[in-house]
Amino acid sequence: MSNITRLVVLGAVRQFEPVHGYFLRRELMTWHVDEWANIQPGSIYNALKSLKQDGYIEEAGTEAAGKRPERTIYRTTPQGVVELMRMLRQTLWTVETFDTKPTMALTSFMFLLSRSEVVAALKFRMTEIDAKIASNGFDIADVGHSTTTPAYVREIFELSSLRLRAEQEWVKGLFERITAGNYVFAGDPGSRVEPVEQK
Amino acid sequence: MSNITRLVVLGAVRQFEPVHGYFLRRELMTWHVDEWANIQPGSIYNALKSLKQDGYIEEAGTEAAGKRPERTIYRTTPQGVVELMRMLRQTLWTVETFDTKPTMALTSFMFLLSRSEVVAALKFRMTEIDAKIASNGFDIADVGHSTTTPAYVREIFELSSLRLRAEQEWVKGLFERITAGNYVFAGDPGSRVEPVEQK
DNA sequence: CCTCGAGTAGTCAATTTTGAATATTTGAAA
DNA sequence: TTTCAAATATTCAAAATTGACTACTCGAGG
Repeated sequence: MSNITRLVVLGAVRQFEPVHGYFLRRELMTWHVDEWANIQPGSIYNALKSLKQDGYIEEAGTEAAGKRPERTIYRTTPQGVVELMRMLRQTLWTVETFDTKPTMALTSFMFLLSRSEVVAALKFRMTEIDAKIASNGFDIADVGHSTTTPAYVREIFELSSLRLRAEQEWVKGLFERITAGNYVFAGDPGSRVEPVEQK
Repeated sequence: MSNITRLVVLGAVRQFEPVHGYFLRRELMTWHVDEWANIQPGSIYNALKSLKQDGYIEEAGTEAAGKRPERTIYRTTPQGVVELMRMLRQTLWTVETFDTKPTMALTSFMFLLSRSEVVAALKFRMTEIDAKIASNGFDIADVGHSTTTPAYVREIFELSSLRLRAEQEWVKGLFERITAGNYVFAGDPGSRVEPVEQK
């Protein structure tokens, strides 16, 4: 499955554990993951099966409320928590030009990391995005000079630039809000989440 | 397969026909469709098979240049052209908040439509995007007042707004360039493409 | 008290996607 | 001349996704 599906489902299990599939399904649907991450209900159950097979989550028995169908309860394993952090970091420290899913997933789960790491990564992202905007500018200039490249390719670069500028503005705003003390991160007083040690 | 894969492959067959799979593969890879549309080489061959099954494209024999492997040549059918125009219009007249693929595909194939239709649709898109930005603004205000919604959900709306603003700016620029006479559309003098009649 | 739509908690077959493998040929360098 | 990496043109098995389907139960309204 796509890494985003894994990340979102594993992150959601972590956030709500012990938790059953149908709860995740409803919760994630209220997050509109079908719109921003292209995750349909069926994919959630599949992700659970696959994460379990990989040993990142495990069954913690089943239960039945009243005479409802049985529900399988899942929780993360220690390896699952490590893997989640790895995926989260990998997303945090990578800037995608076209795909919006990683940034959305990041926003949903960044509080699982420490404030200082998120702040550091956002600084890094600002530099990265600047570089991509600059490289895009040269691409636009090149297309202007080229006699073979179809002219409308310029529009794709143009759109990319504007979109990157938007993300840049957003990262700056988020950076300011976070350094101003907004939101609760792992290890902050009041957080339900302990920061995961780095080796 | 995703509609975007179908749209891009059918559009590419239309643009280059008669054409073989490997040509499309190389051409589309130079368009970086793997990055902006998530289309890997394997998906192109699958799309060709499926489009053929649906009667939107047909085989026009095979050929072998030198002692190279045989290549299957494809071309669109009349139904294929109609279907392509339908998909293209549907994309042109729909604004997606999160998914960037449709707009990218649009940019690649909009010249298959007439200048007047594209201009009309871009006007429509500006209105639509304004509405989405406005609705987003109310969502942000709501999140601020809600006691149950996690605070960081605000960031997702914030990012959406900025991204929509970027797309708005791009649409405006494109609108101006097109009304100023840039680019060649179906039916324009110099176009290789006839406009498709509407019933 | 009966019915009927909505909710519950998934499963499953069909479709799509992925990415590695295949079996060649070509061209360039050593 | 041999050799070897890159290109050619696909195929295919494994994995992922989709969305329709199942087999219930619950609660509200008539």
